[in-house]
Amino acid sequence: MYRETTRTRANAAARRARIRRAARHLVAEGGFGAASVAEVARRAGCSTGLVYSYFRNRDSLLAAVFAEAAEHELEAVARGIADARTPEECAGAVVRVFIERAVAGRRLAHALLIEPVPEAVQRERLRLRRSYAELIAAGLSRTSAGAGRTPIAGPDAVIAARALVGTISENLIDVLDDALPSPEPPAVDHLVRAITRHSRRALGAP
Amino acid sequence: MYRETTRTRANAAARRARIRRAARHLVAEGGFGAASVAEVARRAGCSTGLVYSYFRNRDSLLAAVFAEAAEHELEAVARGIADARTPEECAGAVVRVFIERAVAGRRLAHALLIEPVPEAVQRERLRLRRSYAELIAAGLSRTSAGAGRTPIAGPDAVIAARALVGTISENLIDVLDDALPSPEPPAVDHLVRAITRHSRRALGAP
DNA sequence: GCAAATATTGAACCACGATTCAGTTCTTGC
DNA sequence: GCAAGAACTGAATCGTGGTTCAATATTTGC
Repeated sequence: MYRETTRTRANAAARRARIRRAARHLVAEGGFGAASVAEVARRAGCSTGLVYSYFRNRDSLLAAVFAEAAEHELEAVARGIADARTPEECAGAVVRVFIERAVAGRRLAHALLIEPVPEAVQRERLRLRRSYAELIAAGLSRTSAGAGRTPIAGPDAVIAARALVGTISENLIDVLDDALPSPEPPAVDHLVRAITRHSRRALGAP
Repeated sequence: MYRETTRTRANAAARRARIRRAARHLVAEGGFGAASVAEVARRAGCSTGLVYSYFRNRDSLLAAVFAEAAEHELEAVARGIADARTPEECAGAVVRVFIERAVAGRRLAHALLIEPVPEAVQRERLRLRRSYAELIAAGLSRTSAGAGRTPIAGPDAVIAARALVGTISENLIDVLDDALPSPEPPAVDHLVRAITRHSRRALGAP
């Protein structure tokens, strides 16, 4: 059977996007483990075989999905720090954006940060973490360059940026644990404040 | 064939230990992925079937290996902070012990911290991270309780402890990346100093 | 010594999901 | 309309290791 009207029938680019989107939704709902080729195909409304016309194999599909989601996250953080004037504002924005997004999309955050994933996806994950470090390091450099602050620059800026990302991620572990109940907004708010305070001091806030 | 002298023949506990040790070595050399049941059996000098007389299945063997290794690491950190007098000494000790051990046993550290692992092992990994947080939080509480310091206690101590662990782990990612060359001692030393400095400030060092 | 109990073997088995591909349906150019 | 080609199907295949278990070796109790 192969029954689709001309309307529904997709051209190559749209079909590829549809498959990717199906996979993305499955990952957002149940992690990479839930995105089997069969399930992706069902969700995309096509056969398993067709998936292989658009992606070399499952790993490369999942890597593409990860990269796409990672891009989203990076953009959100980039927007958050765009108008920061000091390293503290910068750190505060990162903490807020990162944690709010993680809580709003727990499963996706879990998938991006801690779920065990195939090699190819893990490589994307490490790339994402490096990208975070570079993006935030640039923000710290920029905002510390101004009036009367000790400049944060070069390798030390990257270390500070990684420290920030690590601090947040590590403190998110319990928040993202599916075995534990989803945290209440007040608890999340307290976490944001505590981490922000901690990070400000680390950056040498006056 | 089944040929072992009484001398070589192990009693239950010893044989179990032997299998566990074989698995531990394989993990230390090539990560959990290298510890297939067949390989473990070969290394332990027994058949694959026998592994199942001593462990329910592969996952529980690997979980046991992880737990054992984690215990080692925790003890090392515990010894490191045992005689710290201030939160800064405490943090310094954690950074030094953690990073030195990670560099000395890169593959093991990679396996414990970032290699994608089976569910059962991942649970142990999260347990390890919680244990680190509690151990270090206790150290921070104890050393901050003394003369004239703002006390670090309760949930905030745990957040600070997690921040420390996250800061170190995140900055170890490149160090442990097998694709990258193993870092030179001076670079490691610089990393230790930079992270220590950063963490001291975060803890409100005078 | 010998029978019952226990330890061990390793090849066969199985589970599982990714991957393939021969066949079918649709589209396009003429 | 009708080839020729492109898109698509989905059941069959395959690969990989973990897991089982009937057979064999060894030990133990008497």
